[in-house]
Amino acid sequence: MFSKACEYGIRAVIYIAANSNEGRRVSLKAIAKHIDSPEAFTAKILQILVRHNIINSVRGINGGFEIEKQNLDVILLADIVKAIDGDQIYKRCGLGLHACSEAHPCPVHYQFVTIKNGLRTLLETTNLKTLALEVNSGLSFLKI
Amino acid sequence: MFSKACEYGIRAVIYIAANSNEGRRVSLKAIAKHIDSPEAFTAKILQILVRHNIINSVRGINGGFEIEKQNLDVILLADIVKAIDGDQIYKRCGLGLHACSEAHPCPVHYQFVTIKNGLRTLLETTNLKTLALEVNSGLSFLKI
DNA sequence: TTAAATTGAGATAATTTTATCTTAATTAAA
DNA sequence: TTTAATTAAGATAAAATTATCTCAATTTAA
Repeated sequence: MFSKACEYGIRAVIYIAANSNEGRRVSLKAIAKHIDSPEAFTAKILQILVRHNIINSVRGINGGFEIEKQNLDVILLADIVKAIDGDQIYKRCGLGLHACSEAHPCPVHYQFVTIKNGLRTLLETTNLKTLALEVNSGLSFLKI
Repeated sequence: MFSKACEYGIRAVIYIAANSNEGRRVSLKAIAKHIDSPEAFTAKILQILVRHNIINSVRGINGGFEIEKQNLDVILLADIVKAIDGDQIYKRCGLGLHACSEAHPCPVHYQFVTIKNGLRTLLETTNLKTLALEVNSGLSFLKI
């Protein structure tokens, strides 16, 4: 579904969001530990997310990553996926045709439109605040 | 969604099915041409499908690939996907957790269950006969 | 002002996936 | 029986993804 980079990215952002909601900035080391991801690779993914203005970074002692609290219910899962994997998950033909469309459909075009629309709706209607609260209340988990 | 190997595999099998339904055996060369795939790589994928008894192969002059006509409505898209990509598409956690479950869910577990069940149902209810007829009547396409 | 702790960025390495090449085995036709 | 056309299989190569390493830049605290 998503690349590993994107999976790590989503988990990292949710972890940052969960902590930002409590007013805490978190370090790369803490992120990698709590989402169980390779630290150096996670650093690269966080750099992408910073460049896309999805998270903020602060260098130096007591530095780390954070998200402005007022943005938590504005940032969507779709933003993270788009930053890391692009929009191929919505646009790419399920069977890999380059120009699949209603006018020139692959054999599963219409069925996949339904699946992909469901995924798109999910990603475009789920915000970080909701996910952060779930994690903070122990209802969902970011590792194991 | 699927690997490229799986995309080529599905398209190849539908092409073989469309021809088998008309009593024609087709060569690797013809398959690769009509589904627009790299020939040597397609050969490797077809070997996997032969080993899984999804398609039959015949060597030598006038050799090629075919599917017994009476099997066309028995073979499902799910069979092809499982042979090439395994069942990770159903089983793997959307965020990459190793042991994601209702008892220990990732933050998008329930939403992804819905998406993945939709995909599973689609793959498990679509047979080759249906797809072959659509292609043969010009309603859907296997390349471009 | 210096040192320590942090992120940023670019280079490099390892792994996986995609793709090709070469040779063997098989089949049918000439 | 020989030759040509085909698939099978294993080795190899290329490309993409995943992962690490090194050093620079920044920030804060001592």
